[in-house]
Amino acid sequence: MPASLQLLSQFPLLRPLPGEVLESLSLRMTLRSFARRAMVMSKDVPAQELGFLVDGRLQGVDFTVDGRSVGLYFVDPGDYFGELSLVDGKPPSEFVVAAVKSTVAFLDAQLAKNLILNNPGLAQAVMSRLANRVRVVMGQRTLLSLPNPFQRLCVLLLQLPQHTDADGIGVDQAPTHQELAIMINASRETVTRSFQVLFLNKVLVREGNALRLLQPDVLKDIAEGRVSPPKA
Amino acid sequence: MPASLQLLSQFPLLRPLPGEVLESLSLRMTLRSFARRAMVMSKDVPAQELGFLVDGRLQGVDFTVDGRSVGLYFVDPGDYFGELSLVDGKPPSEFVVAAVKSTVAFLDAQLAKNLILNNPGLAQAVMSRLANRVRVVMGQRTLLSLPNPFQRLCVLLLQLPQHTDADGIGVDQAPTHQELAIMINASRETVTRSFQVLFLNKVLVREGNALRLLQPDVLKDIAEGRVSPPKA
DNA sequence: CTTTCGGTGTGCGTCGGATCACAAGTGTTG
DNA sequence: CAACACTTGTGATCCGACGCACACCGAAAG
Repeated sequence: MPASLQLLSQFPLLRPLPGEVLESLSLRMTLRSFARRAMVMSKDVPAQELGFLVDGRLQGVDFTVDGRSVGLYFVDPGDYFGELSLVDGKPPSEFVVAAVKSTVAFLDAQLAKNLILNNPGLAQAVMSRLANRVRVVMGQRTLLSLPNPFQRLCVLLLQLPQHTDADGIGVDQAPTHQELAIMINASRETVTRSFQVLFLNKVLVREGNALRLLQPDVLKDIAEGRVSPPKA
Repeated sequence: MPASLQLLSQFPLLRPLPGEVLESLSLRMTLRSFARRAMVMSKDVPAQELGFLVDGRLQGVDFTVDGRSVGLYFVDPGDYFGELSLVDGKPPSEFVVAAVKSTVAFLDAQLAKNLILNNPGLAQAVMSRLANRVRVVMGQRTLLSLPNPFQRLCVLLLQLPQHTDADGIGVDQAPTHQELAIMINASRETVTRSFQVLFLNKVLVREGNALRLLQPDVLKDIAEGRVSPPKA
């Protein structure tokens, strides 16, 4: 089914486009719904479409050799995904699954490609997006090449999405210890024990499902190797 | 000093451009020479230029917290570098140093950006380059999240630049054990010992400065966790 | 309310890899 | 050639992270 015109106008990427172009686009796009946990885009299938998330939440994930999943990034409404394959024609570098029930508008890759390449504004936006992904992944790479699990955890804590407010820095929707463990290439227990040390030193506190960084500077010091991880 | 016209035509990226554009470009570009080990582009300085390597060899490097350098990629003549900063305006994500005495032609970032965005052909090329970098770094990230040093080494060996010929696959200019160790987040000795095991099992052999993969399949099996690393 | 289940906290034994120390190549450079 | 720096190979030691076991807690489900 084609997507409505006003649906498209909610996507920042497409907004700079003139009305008539949007209209022709809306006719060529297809809406599809996905149940929670459903696979939206597979690493194996060279699904050649650019996806726009209308509603819900998606997550880019990959799997380790032993089958555990690694969360890479989230896609929220108004955002798009599948640029990598769009650009180089190769299969996606990761899976995209629906974190909750979601609606996605798909646009044929060839069409999207022409559209982007012939609009400097769009090209700029997509290139920025790609550049940003390089930087994020580089950050993860650097993180993983640190020798000390404790240090890796501190770096990870600093690069999780934060929001600064009244007293300190908060991290909402903190991942579970298990998830953090996978991201920093350590065991779940090591993460738990590292957290204990950080709690003990009043570097951070738990607030239910969220975290509050009381002394972000200490975290930075450990992250950048200026001070060695406290023993207890 | 401005770069000559015929100099520019040796760059695949610029070749699709019409003659008169090339000509105007050549007037705006500046040539600079760098001695071996010299810093061509710093992570700290937001040097806003796109670089084209005319002659020599450059290397993208980063440094760990304890000061050791990590080789990321090479730039060979005809290639360009600095696209990341060009696209998003942020400082480079790594250092670029001259591996040997080199000559580089620089083009002002703003100029380059306009040029690229208004030429679908160029935009496509740059986007492909960015996409490729995402994939390469993702590969390194996956590699580093493997639990076993031996396994990481096998994966790394497989993703080093190879050339297939008569009997098997060869890896020229193999990095030193120390360099490999940094790339897989292990100690130099561990790399040496892992190599011993691989030699013993006739999986690969040394040929001076190069390596020959005798049983790439075994390497793949270990890399993908199908078989556990041989003990001795 | 009880049960179930996913997440967390903690002790403990084990082993793998870091680290140190040193010997033996392999080139480079004067 | 000798002197030097760099790379590779190997043994010995030690510590830290993994893995297992189990207790605890809170939320969701029955």
